[in-house]
Amino acid sequence: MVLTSSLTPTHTIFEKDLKLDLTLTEENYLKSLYLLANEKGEVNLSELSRRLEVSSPTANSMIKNLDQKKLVKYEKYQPITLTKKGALKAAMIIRKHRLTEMYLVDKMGFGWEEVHSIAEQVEHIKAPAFFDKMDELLGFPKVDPHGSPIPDKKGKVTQQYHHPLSECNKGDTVKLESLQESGTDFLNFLNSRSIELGVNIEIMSVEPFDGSMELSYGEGQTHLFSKLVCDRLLVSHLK
Amino acid sequence: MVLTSSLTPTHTIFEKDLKLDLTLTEENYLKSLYLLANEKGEVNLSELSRRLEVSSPTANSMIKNLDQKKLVKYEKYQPITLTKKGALKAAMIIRKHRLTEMYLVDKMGFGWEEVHSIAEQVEHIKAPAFFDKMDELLGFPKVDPHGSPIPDKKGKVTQQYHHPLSECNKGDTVKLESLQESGTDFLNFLNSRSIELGVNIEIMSVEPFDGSMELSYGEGQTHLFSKLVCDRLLVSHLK
DNA sequence: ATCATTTGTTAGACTAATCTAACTTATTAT
DNA sequence: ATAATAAGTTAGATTAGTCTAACAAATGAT
Repeated sequence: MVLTSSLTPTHTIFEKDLKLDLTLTEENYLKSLYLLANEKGEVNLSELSRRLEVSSPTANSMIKNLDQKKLVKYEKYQPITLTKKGALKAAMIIRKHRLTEMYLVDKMGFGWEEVHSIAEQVEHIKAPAFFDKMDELLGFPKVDPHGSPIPDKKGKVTQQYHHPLSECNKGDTVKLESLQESGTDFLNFLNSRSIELGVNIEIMSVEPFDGSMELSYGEGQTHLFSKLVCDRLLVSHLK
Repeated sequence: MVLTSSLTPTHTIFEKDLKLDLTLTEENYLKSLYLLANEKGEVNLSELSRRLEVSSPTANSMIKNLDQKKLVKYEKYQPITLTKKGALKAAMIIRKHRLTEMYLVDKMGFGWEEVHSIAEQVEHIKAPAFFDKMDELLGFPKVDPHGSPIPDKKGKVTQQYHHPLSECNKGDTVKLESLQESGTDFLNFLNSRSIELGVNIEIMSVEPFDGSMELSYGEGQTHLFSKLVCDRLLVSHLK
């Protein structure tokens, strides 16, 4: 299933909104707000301050600042929401992050577990031509090395709604499309089991007690995976 | 003529010196100090503050800070000098800058006039593996796209002492090795005349009045170049 | 319904990097 | 030698981003 979402379906994107230069810190707040909103729906201050590892007064004052700049909407004790302008800014940062990850893996030979911290820095570079060139050299990819969607230049995201492997049944054959999480430990775990995006997986059995699954993929051996792992593997069904 | 210079001919490089994290601003001060010292020998406060486009009190207080951190040596009213530790830090930043420029030109297809401002941002990224990978993919280049030397991982620079074209004589045939200056305007000027590094140039005549030169290169046409331009073209002699 | 916990706010302080204004020291030119 | 100019310093203010301490509001559990 493929749905398409746009940040500004009926609104014009103004040049100035794209050019407005933000500080590194402001950019990081917008990015976290965007990602948290996608993960959890509503975003409150403590969630944000926890994510960014700053105190709540710090987050509070930054949110007031972003509200003034019309990048977020905030009223005391209410959830924080990005404005269209703020969401666009955030999408562009995430675009740069994910393009960079894809470039590092595809063109420079890095492993998918190595690229996050580099992209975290590269995403703040102000040089549209640099990222446009990556995009072009990569052939305009739609997803990053972890299967997360890359927003286009207008902030539009083509979202793939994939299921967690843990929701599938015995006998199903599925294809690994994306990861719910991309922490280094998880990626190293997947590396150690030779699991990569695109691999076909057959569910040999499901343990009713703890939800762990016996999976067959690649060179035919079967391996047991915990529910915690299967929750984080997003797959499409092969009919 | 090829000379080799080392920052630490008889001293050990300590791990901690390389790891010590500096702010973006501190890095920019060290870089400017390194480059100014190479251009002019002694560096004083006003030169530094002019280069960095900050007021002299600002530069003064930052120099005191860097002195405390043992990255520069400074005493009131005296010229500023980098310590070994400071010079090493600076060399690593310049290494990252020049590797990035080379990568952008050789691997991504940018023109030599486009890469400075991107590299200016990328040089501050903290990810040794990223730059080591560029270095490897480029085949360990010794110079950047403007002919400036790339310091190695120990801060060592292989310097090529080339002559300004303006010091050559009628009848000489020389090879363009490097540029004395890499401003966008100058690079665009060279582009418009199809001059690139490595081109062979024959000096057809020298105008004694203003030092301008008639040069033949490439597809055989001759062009007149001002002394100002010839001062900035660094060449080696083809005997 | 009230008490405990979580969440959010205000006030006030600190650091890094910057500035201007006012002054001092050093250099240069006659 | 001294006056003019350039270079450098000190003092004090400002801004962005952070903190802690203390308090207030909202939420949740019995």
